[in-house]
Amino acid sequence: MSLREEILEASKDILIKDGFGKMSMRRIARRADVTATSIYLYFKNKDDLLLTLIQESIDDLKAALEDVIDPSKDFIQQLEDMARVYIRFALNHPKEYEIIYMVRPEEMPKYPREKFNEVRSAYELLADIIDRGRKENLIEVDDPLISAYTIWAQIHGVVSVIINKRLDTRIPYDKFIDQAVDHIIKGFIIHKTPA
Amino acid sequence: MSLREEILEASKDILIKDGFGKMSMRRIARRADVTATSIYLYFKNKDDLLLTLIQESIDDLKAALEDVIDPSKDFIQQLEDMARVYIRFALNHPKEYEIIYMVRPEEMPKYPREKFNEVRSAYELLADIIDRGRKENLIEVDDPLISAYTIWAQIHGVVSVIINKRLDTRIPYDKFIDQAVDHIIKGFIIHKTPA
DNA sequence: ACTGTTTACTTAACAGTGTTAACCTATGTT
DNA sequence: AACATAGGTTAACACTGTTAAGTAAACAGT
Repeated sequence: MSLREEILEASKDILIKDGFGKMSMRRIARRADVTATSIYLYFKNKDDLLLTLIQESIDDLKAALEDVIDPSKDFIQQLEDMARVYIRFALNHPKEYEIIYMVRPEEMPKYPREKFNEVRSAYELLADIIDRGRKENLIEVDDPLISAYTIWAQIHGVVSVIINKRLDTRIPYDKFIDQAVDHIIKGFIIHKTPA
Repeated sequence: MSLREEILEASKDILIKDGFGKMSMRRIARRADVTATSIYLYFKNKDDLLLTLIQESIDDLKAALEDVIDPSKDFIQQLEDMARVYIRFALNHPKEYEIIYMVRPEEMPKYPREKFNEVRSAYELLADIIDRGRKENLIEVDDPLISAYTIWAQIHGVVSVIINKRLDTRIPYDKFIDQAVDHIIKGFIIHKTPA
């Protein structure tokens, strides 16, 4: 394993085990058994390292979503599958998911917007499915991209509430998730009422 | 104005103008024209100061929501009003809104969970309205609290996507918001189909 | 075999961070 | 006059991200 990979490994390990706040260059270096300055040989700065980590997480999430795509399936079932895989990924890899949305673009002006736009490719998976539903005349939709973002925003909200532990402790996760997924999908397909 | 208030004022000013990352104790102190250590006379530590700031933002948000409550209004209209006021508050005070959800409970173990639970009182406003809809037999709902959280999570998702600049630049905010609010409310009331 | 260059890394340092202990000084109390 | 308290300060500790300069090994050319 190259040093670059070892640094990434160490960073991820610290992120998951010790949390974002403890993820300092020196601590990463210590775990990778080098000095902190060596990290700068492979990454421009901490933001760069972070962005690489983010990109890896995005790739993982995207792979999980691609895995669940099955054109033979019912359109609505397909939507629900994607929603549930997304939520499951986020809850199973909370730190990886968090890091994707933790870093704020305006606080990293050194980096090109394109990097962030790569996240978008994940939504395009969803937009494609929605477009399929439109072509099959199952739903009425203005713009599949807007719809994809709308759905995704809603799901992200559900996930983020759970991960950030903002949910009332009296509410069980699964019941909350079930109801949310149900609402999100119904709110979306209601636009085309069956004749 | 007491020094405590001046510190809070300076903190908020820095948060809004310079961003969260620049909000250091020494910078706050400089702006409030004292030394950094003086802050510790009024706040236990930085987290405590932050929590106070959060609480103030929550109070503002709650006040905005309470303002829009009008029992004489149509139930669905009432829901939509609340959603839109919530979104407008968040977009008009992005830094204040952000800070509410930025601080992670697990990273502030020094503080009692109760403090975070105070945020909940805002949802209870929503839960009350939902309960009203149930009593008037306009909707069918298992648990008003779960429903309140479900709706709120979805709205939070919409807001957070915009604030964190994660929305595709081709999508106009207002169109996105309109569609999202529409979906969220429809997905919620669909459970009770009119006879 | 002796140079020169590149690669991979380290040491030392700078300016900044949150936080604490110790100190000072003016005010009010007995 | 002696003491206590309130409201600050200075100095320091252990940390942070980051850079400039130095080092030591590997490689290339003559």
